[in-house]
Amino acid sequence: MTEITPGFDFAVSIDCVLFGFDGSELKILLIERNEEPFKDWWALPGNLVNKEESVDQSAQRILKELTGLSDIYMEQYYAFGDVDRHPQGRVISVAYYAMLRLGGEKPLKPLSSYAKKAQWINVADLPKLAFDHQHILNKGLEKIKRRIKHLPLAFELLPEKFTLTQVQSVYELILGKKLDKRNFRKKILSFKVLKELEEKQRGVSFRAATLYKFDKRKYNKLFGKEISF
Amino acid sequence: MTEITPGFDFAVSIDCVLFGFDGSELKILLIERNEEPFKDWWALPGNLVNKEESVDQSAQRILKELTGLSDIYMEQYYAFGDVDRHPQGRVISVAYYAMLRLGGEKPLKPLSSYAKKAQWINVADLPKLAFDHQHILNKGLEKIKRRIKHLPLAFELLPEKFTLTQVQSVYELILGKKLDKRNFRKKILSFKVLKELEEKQRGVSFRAATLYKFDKRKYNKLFGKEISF
DNA sequence: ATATAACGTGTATTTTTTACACTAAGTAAT
DNA sequence: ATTACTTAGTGTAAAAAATACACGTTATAT
Repeated sequence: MTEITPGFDFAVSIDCVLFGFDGSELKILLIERNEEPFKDWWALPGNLVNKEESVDQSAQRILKELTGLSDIYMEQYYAFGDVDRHPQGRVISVAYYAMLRLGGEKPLKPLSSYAKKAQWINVADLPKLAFDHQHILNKGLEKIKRRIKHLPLAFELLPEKFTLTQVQSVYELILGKKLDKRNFRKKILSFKVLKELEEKQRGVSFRAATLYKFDKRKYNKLFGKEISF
Repeated sequence: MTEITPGFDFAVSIDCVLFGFDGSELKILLIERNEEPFKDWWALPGNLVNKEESVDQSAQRILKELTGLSDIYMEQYYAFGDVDRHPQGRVISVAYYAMLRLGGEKPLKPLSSYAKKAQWINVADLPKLAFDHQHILNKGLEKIKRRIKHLPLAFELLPEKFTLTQVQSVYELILGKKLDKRNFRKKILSFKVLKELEEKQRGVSFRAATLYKFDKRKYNKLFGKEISF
């Protein structure tokens, strides 16, 4: 039993894994680093926690500084703490994820010089990532796979008004497999958290699909949907 | 946007939430602290991570030092990082949980003077805990509730040979509700991870129940059992 | 007008979940 | 040995959920 007295000599960082869906592709938000180590590499948006903020607050601040995004609800999912995960010292990283709808609206503008730019990158076509970020991302993907099987949570990824086919696409992309259209619709509608709108899709070639909205009130009443005993 | 450059001035700690089942009660492993702050209080086994060990390794070491237990597989479940959670500085705590069978065999002997003693305490009868340990524990309980609904994992809590009634007790204690005996048995046996033994219970008043064993091979083939689409 | 491509729908079968109550077997006391 | 006691162990029917599967409809583009 080694008896080294440990001190206050760690750093704690946040890494954010943001999944985005643009209507057809599943993407991840990455930044291009502007600082050593791993200058010019792609990385998850992340930085060190300050002393006077909680890790939750820190996650919000860091995401904003590096990407310009604010008020994104992120959920913590794991702390990465291998000894050599950071080349410049002992840094424990707490990882958060969120799922987002993507539209033209949101400009990605790093407010800090720490990132050269922020960009949504197709999950199917990722570059090599800095640090252990590929590992962090993989664990995040596992997390959301499990998550969308529990509660129909992929709505966070969808635009305000969406078609059932889009919902199915999101599920298929995350789960990595094809689903049966009729059964999928039956199931999704059975949760009773979708409101069918009068409106139809616009600006598409071929037949336009009915649009739906997500009913938050009813949604919040759901919870659990777990194995029964 | 405050621009304070953060340094390596955090500490990282581990807290272990060990659930134990002694055949009839659900218990938690606590220590009585021998150091300030919270000297003489009950607390979860926990301490600071050393610089030359990973957080996973640290969890193993700390558990051993404070309770004498080793080679317990623990799973990380959350990092607690509020600013004021530790009165003596900025300490982020990474929490781990495990589920254990309890028998006379294991002596609880703190190897470090940090703990006066370690003791299994009934979950239904907990003392006030140091720091934010009640909160950490609550979150751990939620975790294992979800967990045993997914995979029949409560076997970690049971002795090598056990009766179906014992399995049901564990589930009832963790879930906090009564279950139907026939349906419970049907379900548990349907997982096909139990081997019925020739042997019967011994040393009980009244009719002895058949003993079962957990079949690890078959168990490892299970995984997921999630909502289907 | 026609071709195109995605939309939208129903049923039968199987599997899973739920609700529900009595007999069997072993122990302890008399 | 009889009896009283306590826990073990078992089945079925009804309801709900999951699965497998194919074609007519409709808006758009040419």
